[in-house]
Amino acid sequence: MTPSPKTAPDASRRSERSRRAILDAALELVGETGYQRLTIEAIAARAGVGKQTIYRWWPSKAAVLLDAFAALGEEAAAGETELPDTGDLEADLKLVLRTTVDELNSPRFDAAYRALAAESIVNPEVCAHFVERILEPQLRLYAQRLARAQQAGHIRPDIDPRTALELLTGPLTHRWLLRTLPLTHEYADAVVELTLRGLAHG
Amino acid sequence: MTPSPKTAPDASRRSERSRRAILDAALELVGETGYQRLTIEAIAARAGVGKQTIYRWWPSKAAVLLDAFAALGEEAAAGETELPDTGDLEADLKLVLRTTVDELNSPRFDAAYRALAAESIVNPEVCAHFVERILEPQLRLYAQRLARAQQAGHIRPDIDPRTALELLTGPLTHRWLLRTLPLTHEYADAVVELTLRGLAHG
Amino acid sequence: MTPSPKTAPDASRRSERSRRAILDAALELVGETGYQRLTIEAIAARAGVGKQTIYRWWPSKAAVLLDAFAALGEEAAAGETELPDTGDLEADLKLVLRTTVDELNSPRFDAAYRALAAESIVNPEVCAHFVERILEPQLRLYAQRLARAQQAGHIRPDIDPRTALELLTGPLTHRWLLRTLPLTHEYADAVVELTLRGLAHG
Amino acid sequence: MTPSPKTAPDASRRSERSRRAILDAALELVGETGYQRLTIEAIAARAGVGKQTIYRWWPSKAAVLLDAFAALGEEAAAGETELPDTGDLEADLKLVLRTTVDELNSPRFDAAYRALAAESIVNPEVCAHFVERILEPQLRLYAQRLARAQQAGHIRPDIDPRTALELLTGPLTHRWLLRTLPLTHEYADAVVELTLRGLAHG
DNA sequence: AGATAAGCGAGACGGTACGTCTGGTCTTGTT
DNA sequence: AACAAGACCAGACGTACCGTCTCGCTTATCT
Repeated sequence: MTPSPKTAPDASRRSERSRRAILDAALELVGETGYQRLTIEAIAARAGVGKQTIYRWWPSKAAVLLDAFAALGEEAAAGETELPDTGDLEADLKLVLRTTVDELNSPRFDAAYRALAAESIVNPEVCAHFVERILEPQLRLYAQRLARAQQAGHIRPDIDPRTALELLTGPLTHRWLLRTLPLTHEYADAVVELTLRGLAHG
Repeated sequence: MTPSPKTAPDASRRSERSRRAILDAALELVGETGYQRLTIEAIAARAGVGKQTIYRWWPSKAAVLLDAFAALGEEAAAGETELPDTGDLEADLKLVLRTTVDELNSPRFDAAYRALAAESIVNPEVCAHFVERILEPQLRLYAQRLARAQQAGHIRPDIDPRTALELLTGPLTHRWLLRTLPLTHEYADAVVELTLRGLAHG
Repeated sequence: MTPSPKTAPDASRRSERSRRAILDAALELVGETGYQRLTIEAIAARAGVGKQTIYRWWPSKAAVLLDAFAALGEEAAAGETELPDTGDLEADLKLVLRTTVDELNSPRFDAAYRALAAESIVNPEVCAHFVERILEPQLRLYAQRLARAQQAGHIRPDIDPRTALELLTGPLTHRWLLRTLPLTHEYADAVVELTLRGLAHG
Repeated sequence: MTPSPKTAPDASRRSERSRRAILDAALELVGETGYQRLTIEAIAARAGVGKQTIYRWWPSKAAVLLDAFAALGEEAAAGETELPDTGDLEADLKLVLRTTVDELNSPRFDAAYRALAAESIVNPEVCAHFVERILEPQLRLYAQRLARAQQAGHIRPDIDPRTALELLTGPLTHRWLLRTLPLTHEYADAVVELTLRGLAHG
């Protein structure tokens, strides 16, 4: 059917054992040595795997890390399919942004997250996958909660939920990326408050 | 005072000609081939310079690019020491954010800017220099304008200008980095309006 | 048994094709540019081979050249396992020394031979291999012929064959190395005659 | 008179102090690190001299070493303008060859001597200077003594003194260069005896 | 059950770039 | 003008990884 030039590997025969070992090794190594110094050879060696086994299934080290990070995220967010909705929008958003802050500050996520973000900035293809697999699932939850708040009349009806969402997460991301100032719960609270009520005086 | 193990080079004998050629070559090449494929060897070759002349004066390709980009920025922003202040805060901010949008969309800046951002995410040292040399000078202008608006009573007195600033630039940066949606003047306007007035309904 | 710090490469997987290409390239290049200007990079480039493939199998350019020259010698001296023995010692020795003279004068051997000799003078390790692989096999033939001559009573019984041998080859080598005077068949003959009969008058 | 393209330096202004320091440094370093690792930069640094001062007066590191070694030799052989002539040729030759053996075995001479020999093998230009400045003065003494022996009827009249000389020194050089066997007084004696009387039995 | 063939660990291969070292030239004061 | 100092262009060094390519070996299907 698809007589591709390089005959694609038969996924049904794939070694789950090797797949896991590679993803684990990638996460470990990116935490130990950083993304720049992360090499396919090192991943293969740590995973006890031939290099070809990596090249067979992934196009780049970024792709490996993306899969590894997605697996990590799926474990973490196993049940959380929805944001809390207590009726108090401000409280709910604070809760969630605080959670995001904690996640960004967690060393477990930090290295891999930064690696993927860095790669995404510079590599549109990786960026698309990153947004689709990692970011969107998280942001969708925000968007739903905001939409409900809009229906409930707590948010102006003319506002694009996408934009609203970016007003909330953008500042957090900004501070996380550039490390200008520490990323705290207080900051998250301030962002929620200001964003909801606006900067203007009267 | 000078406890350096490898005696530092004598900056007074430095070849200005080579310095310029290196910075220019770096900018050209990062635009042509992207940051990942940018190599010190290629920069040296393009600049007609020995590799050692680069290694003598810069610790990494990121540092070269940082200098190159800083030089670029200094040319561009030669006279602009202050943001416009027409008294109409919203209009002023829209004007400036639109300018920032144009800059981020300009192909001349894009490649180098992305490269430095990517490196900064992953490399705290480069990040610090990037923020200090490139980002701060720009943000300081925003901060001054916001402070004046605060004095004039257009912005609530209890707001931290730094945070206010991040509310404005964070969303732009977010969209630029992740390429989720196009970065337009309309978006800049919306960010200004919403940030000033808040999302909340009444 | 194998306490090597860097695990040794698997010789059974070695590419014969590359090995030959490297040896050939080394001989060509040493002839063209001389030993001093011979570089590993140039050998690799000429042979169409990665540098690492050379470094994997040889410790230095001298070692490459040694192998190359040994291969050359083995081709040339394929069948010659013994010196001629016509019964006339003087005639036999003249024949062989003339052959040696021709070899030393041949441009095909000259460059590589000189390179190895030069390296050997200065580098005991290379010297040992050079003597063992290249020189000994040749000298052994002389030694055998001289031993037989001794048994036949043509040479004094108290003479060390090793020393006798050096009396014959030493002068040739001397003149070849230092290029003081041309190395001719006549000279070879004179050395044989004088060495056999002595300088002393009566 | 000689409007050479690169105006030749004015030798009358040359710094004797620097010249000596360079020659001394060269000898020291060749003894410490060997010829291969001897670099112009290291000589300049050790001598407390600018690199250009070396390049101004010598064409290559071999030339420096040649001068250094010549200076060394001239000190050593200050008075010895002639070989001993006791009338007993064999005894005289043994004495001289033993002296040569001692010199070749002396660590002070060894490194530099080997370096120059190695360079000479591979570099005809250096070779010519080496022979002319270092070797000839020594060999001339042998040649004179042999000529006198010939006049006195102790050596056959039809023998070329040059060849005779090479019969004596060739074997020593051979053994020294290739380190096949130790270079001893006994060996020197044997070479003299055999060379004078010949290998042939009756 | 034996043959066939794919994925696998291993690692040699042709390459590219690294960051360092040295060669030989040029430049800038100093003596 | 020679000198000490050392920056400069050039390019080889030996190393580290890249992504591709065989090798046997182990499995898993398919005759």
